[in-house]
Amino acid sequence: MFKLTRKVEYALIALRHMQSKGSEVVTNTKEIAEAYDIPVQLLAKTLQQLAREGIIDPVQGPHGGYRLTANLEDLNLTDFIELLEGPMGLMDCYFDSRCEQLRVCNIRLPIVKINDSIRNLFNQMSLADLTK
Amino acid sequence: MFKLTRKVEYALIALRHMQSKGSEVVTNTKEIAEAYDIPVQLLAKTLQQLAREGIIDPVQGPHGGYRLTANLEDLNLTDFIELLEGPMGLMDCYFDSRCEQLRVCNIRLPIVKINDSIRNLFNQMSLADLTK
DNA sequence: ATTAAATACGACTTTATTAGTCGTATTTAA
DNA sequence: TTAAATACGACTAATAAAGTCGTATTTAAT
Ligand code: SF4
Ligand code: SF4
Repeated sequence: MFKLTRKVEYALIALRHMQSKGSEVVTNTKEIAEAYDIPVQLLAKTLQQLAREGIIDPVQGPHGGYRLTANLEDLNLTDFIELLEGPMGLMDCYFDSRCEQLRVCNIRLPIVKINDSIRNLFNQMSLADLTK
Repeated sequence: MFKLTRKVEYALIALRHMQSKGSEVVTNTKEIAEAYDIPVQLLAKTLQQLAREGIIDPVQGPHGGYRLTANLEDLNLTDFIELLEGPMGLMDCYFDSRCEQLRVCNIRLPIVKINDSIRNLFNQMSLADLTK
């Protein structure tokens, strides 16, 4: 429980790798996958998702790959995670009201507070903090 | 991703319920299960686990149930979660060194920092904060 | 034009985790 | 003796995460 998904980790690894090479350089999936022992197909899908979200820019054809476009200073960890994985919350009722216990739940408020603290923590944190 | 398990939630709900009734009162599983729409058998197992851990005290036989014994001021959320679910960490390498990427991982340190912040946050928080 | 190296993308399968159920034994108040 | 409760492990079901496959498209180089 309570783990970042591999997808998020792989995405961060890739972004950090690309950032260290500068934003003009084109890096291809295979290079990253081999450098970090990540299943290529899975990384490929993940990078495609990052490209759809406008964080990296695809370059097709031979010598293609991706170029880092987003300013990682401006992207916080909450947004990044939700971009890749959808809504993030400690408890179902944060993003889905179908919890059976909702009407009678006696711990919701304290849990909401903890959840807010974590989201806040993640909001303060730019991707640049993680990749520099 | 990133959710508290139902087991943890049910345990907190039960503890809060018991706390509100005072620590001398014996409360049985069925009462709690019905009040909060929790599957009885599942709650039963969870309360048995809390009893084994010494947080509540079992009273067997008819009119039996559990009595709250631990001082919830003294129990923090990290310990509580780990008591029920085992080691808690944002990433595998926090409690298991078999991650394939470990040797080459370029994001481990920043992730460790975030993980520490969260554990720290949870350490500051006593169960009493959540149940009062 | 052809080839080959790359991205694009959805469907699928596998594995892991979480959630919930069942059966049976034990304890004990009435 | 009965019935209401806990004790506990094995099992099953549901959900989520991780990984794979097949096929199409783009484009630089020859
Ligand atoms: S309502 Fe209570 S039990 Fe349901 S998800 Fe929210 S906190 Fe958890
Ligand atoms: S942070 Fe790096 S080393 Fe740790 S689990 Fe994630 S990928 Fe593995």
